[in-house]
Amino acid sequence: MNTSIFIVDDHFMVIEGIRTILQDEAHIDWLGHAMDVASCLEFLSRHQPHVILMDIGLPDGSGIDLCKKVAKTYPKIKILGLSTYNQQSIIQDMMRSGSSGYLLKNASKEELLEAIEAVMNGEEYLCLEAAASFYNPENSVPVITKREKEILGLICDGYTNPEIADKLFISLATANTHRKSLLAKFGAKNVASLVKMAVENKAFL
Amino acid sequence: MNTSIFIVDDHFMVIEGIRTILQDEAHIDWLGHAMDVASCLEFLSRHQPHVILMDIGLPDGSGIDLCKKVAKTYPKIKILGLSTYNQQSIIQDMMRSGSSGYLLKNASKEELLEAIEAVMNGEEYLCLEAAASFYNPENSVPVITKREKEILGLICDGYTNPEIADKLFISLATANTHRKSLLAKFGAKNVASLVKMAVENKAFL
DNA sequence: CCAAATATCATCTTTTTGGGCGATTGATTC
DNA sequence: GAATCAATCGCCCAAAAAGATGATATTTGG
Repeated sequence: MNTSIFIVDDHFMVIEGIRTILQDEAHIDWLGHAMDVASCLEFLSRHQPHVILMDIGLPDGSGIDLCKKVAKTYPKIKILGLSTYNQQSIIQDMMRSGSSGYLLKNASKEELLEAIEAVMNGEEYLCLEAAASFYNPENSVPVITKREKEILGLICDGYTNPEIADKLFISLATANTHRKSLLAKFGAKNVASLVKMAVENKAFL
Repeated sequence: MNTSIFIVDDHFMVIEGIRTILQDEAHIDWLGHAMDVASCLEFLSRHQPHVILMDIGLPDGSGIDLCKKVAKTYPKIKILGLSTYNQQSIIQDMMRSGSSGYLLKNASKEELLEAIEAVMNGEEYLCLEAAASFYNPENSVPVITKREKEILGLICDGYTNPEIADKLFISLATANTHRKSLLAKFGAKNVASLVKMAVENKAFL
């Protein structure tokens, strides 16, 4: 049986590229594309492809959320994350949100076809580079609690301890404790390096 | 006369996409592609296209440097920056480094053709979104001096004032002055927000 | 050449951070 | 029911950052 494919990506050039790559493949049917979350969901209400190639950064929402929604509503559809970002935290989020694989946009034709085949067989697939970065402790993001994530966001936005305490109705000591455990978990010596790591890994979203 | 095009981009899918888009155009000759700085320069030593579509993030160096080099060695070649990043500072750097235009990867076919035509006519071209972000004060990055850029990099890496003073053989007072003018120029109230802005805009590269 | 910008240094005060250490409560998990 | 973890609060203290102000070389651009 043929595999039907749908793609959600706001980059016209990438859509054209993938279409060109896939049109030579006899066993793959190209169902079309969407360039935002809304039209993707609209399409899915009418047709269900076997596989969706899904970009992370869409204009009207994140691919992570779309991924969750699709995985819940159409559990049979296999989702392949697609992004230029080779960041452990994002890959992790995608895989946890129900995607079955992750491809970088510099993936080769072989990787693309391999990924599609893998997820159709019920396997998980990470492209080479993503897998490498995934297991590279360099890119690893520590596990932080919900509260810590919240406070990390405030720190990144320039809030000081007293301001955080005020905003969250907690004592200065507590705000400080959270800040300290963030520093410890990230292995950062001060807020500067903490914020850099957080922003680079989008750890506070 | 036909316009010859060469593309430098490490994303296979984007190359395929652009090739597909351009192959219908009778007045455009596709000369080929390179996926890194080295093979781009190697190609240029043999053939000179009219226009180069140039990605910013290459595996073996930045598009900014490549742009400078090409603009200097082959001043006749028109360069069109090409990136997913819609960041004022990057666009600025590219334009200053000798590129004649800037396109985002979600540009439409029309924008791509328009851009090529524009630079061939000796005009400059910014795609809609890039132009919008360019004139949006939200994304504006202050002008900082070379020394300040250097110190900003150190701050982002977690260096404290005493450490910076030590490393750069300047007094603590001077390091502090630079830090303060960075805070002032960025309109940041503390290092946390400064680092966030700097990292998001890659202002210290 | 001269003015402006840059880079340098200084002193002073208050606020914030960061390191160390301990402790209670409530929820979850085993 | 014990153990673990999350979230909360406390104190001490030294280091660093941030705010204010002023000053002097050196470089750069018009």
